[in-house]
Amino acid sequence: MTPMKEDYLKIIFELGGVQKKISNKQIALGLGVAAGSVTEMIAKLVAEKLVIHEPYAGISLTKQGLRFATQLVRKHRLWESFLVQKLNYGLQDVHPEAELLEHETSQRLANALDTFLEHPKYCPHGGVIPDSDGKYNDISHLSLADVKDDEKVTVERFIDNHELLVYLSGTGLHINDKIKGLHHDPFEGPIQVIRMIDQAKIDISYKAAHNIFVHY
Amino acid sequence: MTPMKEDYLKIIFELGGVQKKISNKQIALGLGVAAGSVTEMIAKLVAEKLVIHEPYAGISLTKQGLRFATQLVRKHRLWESFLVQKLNYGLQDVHPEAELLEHETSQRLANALDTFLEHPKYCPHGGVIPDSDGKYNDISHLSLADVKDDEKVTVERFIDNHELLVYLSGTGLHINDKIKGLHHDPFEGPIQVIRMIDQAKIDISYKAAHNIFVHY
DNA sequence: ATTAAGAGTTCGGACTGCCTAAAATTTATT
DNA sequence: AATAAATTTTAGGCAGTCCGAACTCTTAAT
Repeated sequence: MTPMKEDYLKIIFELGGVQKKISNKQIALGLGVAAGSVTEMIAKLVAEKLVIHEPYAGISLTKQGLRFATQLVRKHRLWESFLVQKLNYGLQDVHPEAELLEHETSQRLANALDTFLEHPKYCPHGGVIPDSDGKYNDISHLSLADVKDDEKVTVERFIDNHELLVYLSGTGLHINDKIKGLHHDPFEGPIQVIRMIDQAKIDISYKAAHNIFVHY
Repeated sequence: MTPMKEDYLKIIFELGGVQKKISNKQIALGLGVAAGSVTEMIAKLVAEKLVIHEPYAGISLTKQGLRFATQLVRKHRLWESFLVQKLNYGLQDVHPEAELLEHETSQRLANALDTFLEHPKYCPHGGVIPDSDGKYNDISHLSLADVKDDEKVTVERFIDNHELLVYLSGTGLHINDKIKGLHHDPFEGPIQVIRMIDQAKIDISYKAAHNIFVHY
């Protein structure tokens, strides 16, 4: 296993490669490599029985590939939790560090970190941390953009994207805030919400709202 | 900079490449690579002005190469400290984990870790942790093997070697123990010492004694 | 001083993972 | 259904780092 192979498995997982077949292009875009490189690497992962590849149709994870991928997600999110909780990193700064550390993290280290952090369930931007067996409860996929006016919801998760997190740290919206939809501006304009606890009105851009997940 | 280049710089440093010229063979042995690979990599490091190479004579670090090397040692030892202090690793288990993590550790992360650990001066086996400017006070090179009978010394540092540390954890000898030399068996036999605090008699093998450093 | 051993260097070859360009296949449009 | 567009695969190359073998240089021993 190499860091790049791990990255391929992880992105296939993140693109939904557990059920769906993922396209070559999605992977190439996600990793920033050429399409030819993807085909080549996928062939290696097929040989290791980590993915299934139907030429021209798509790629998906085997059970074994899924195991690797969830462990990687676990390591990534444990490191993010560590960086925020213990080293006082800002939400928006943890991703690149975790991206590197996850590849050099043994099972033992992951478990020790998990214990040290007292078995966190969620990473700092709300993603579920799989347990050491790779189990995890999937989460809502209700985006803030789909919340109707006057509905009350709780902020659950942000997509782990630097620009988004920087933007959100400006708005003051946080994970676990209870909010109420107030108003959708037309033409992909901002969405206004009100935070229940302090009645603060917060504007969220249309695009950001699609990357914020909530639950009732 | 790649992990392997970093490993080359670090081992040159550890073999004493700040003053002395280090031989190709020492590096090859230390890293477990072929002699030819060393010559080749050294040529690259020369091109980057990180080492000086006099063909057939030896290799030493430039000022720049030394900076890289000390930062690497700093990261390595900070991780070792973290693993022992926070994650309850045993002394003998930290080296391989730190070996991997050090290469994926940004300056910022090293500093955050240093703060979190409250600026430790020494790593778990007694090595000095260089500060963020790469400064560090060099340590004694008086090995336990050279201590005369009846001299009282303090255990300062163990060489960071798995087998040695496993062996030592069996003997019960620890960093900062104050001990007195008792008896040198002839023919490279064990060295007996007595721990002042509890008068425990401890036998240390001849070879191990050469890898334990003490000060008065 | 010569020679043999040891150490260092050079060279050709391998492997990984990337790229670009060309060819093949699928999908979409007319 | 035919063609155009998009996607995927194939093929040939490049860079990094490794190896082993052959050659060169230094050192130690005769």
